[in-house]
Amino acid sequence: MGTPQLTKNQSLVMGALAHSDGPMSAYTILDKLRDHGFRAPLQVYRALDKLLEYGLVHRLESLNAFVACTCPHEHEHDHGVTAFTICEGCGQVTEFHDEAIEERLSSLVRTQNFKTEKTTIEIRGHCKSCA
Amino acid sequence: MGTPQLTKNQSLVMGALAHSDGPMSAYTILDKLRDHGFRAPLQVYRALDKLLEYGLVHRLESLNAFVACTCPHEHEHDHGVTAFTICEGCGQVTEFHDEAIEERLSSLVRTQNFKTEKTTIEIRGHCKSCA
DNA sequence: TCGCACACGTTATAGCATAACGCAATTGAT
DNA sequence: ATCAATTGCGTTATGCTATAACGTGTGCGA
Repeated sequence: MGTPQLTKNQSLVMGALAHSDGPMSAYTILDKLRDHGFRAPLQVYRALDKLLEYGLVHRLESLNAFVACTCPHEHEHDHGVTAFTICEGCGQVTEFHDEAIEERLSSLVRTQNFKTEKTTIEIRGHCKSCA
Repeated sequence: MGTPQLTKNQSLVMGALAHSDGPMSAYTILDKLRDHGFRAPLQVYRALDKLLEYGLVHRLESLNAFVACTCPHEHEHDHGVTAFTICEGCGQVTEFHDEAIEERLSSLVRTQNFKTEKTTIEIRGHCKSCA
């Protein structure tokens, strides 16, 4: 259940995200990859779906955009919750993980008898430089 | 700095959300309000902007949808972080607040010298009945 | 070699959100 | 009272985000 070999399209999308400074929308990725033969949104979305499934990419719900995962070693075992700070000034996104939050959330949710499938934590604000 | 009197459009949108079982998209709200004279998305979005500002409504980023706030007394003093469980089965959304998470997040973010403006916590999964 | 799973390509369409214009009503300072 | 600023409103048009539905090709195990 490791990460399979990426297809050509998946590699291209992954590369675009990995070399980007910040998050990119699917359509921005599409534009970057037109020279490589991309012509339609679905080519991007299909690749993104797989990359998300493999844990190589995260979706930022509050931006409708995508970032490469910055925790390259964790792709094997699906680890817990991923959280992000997102700077409204420079667009910088920082990924972080915290066991305490994870446990607290899991405990709160358990009291509802709720079964978690995916947790989104996104903090919008301004980074040190943009304050 | 309390909540001002709502305008007609704001009241209509608020009413639609308050009487709804679950979250609604802006376009769904629009359809519900056509009989009351609504004709264009902007009428809904403008009302929603104000309702969000007043804290009467929350936006669910992972659904592109909106819900009425279920903590009617807290609208005065802008309180901390709001979190949601969202059932993929029945669509039920439950709002909750937790100081521990709030403090933990605030502490983590402080180590980045990041200034928080808005925090999104959304937990997708299945509720007790839909498990 | 048949059937299945999967990636791919294309066209069309659906769903979410805002830009830009102008008008009307309200408020508040001069 | 009047002018300016603000706010809400309505309309048209447009842009951004995401998926449906169709067909093609390829690899691989039964």
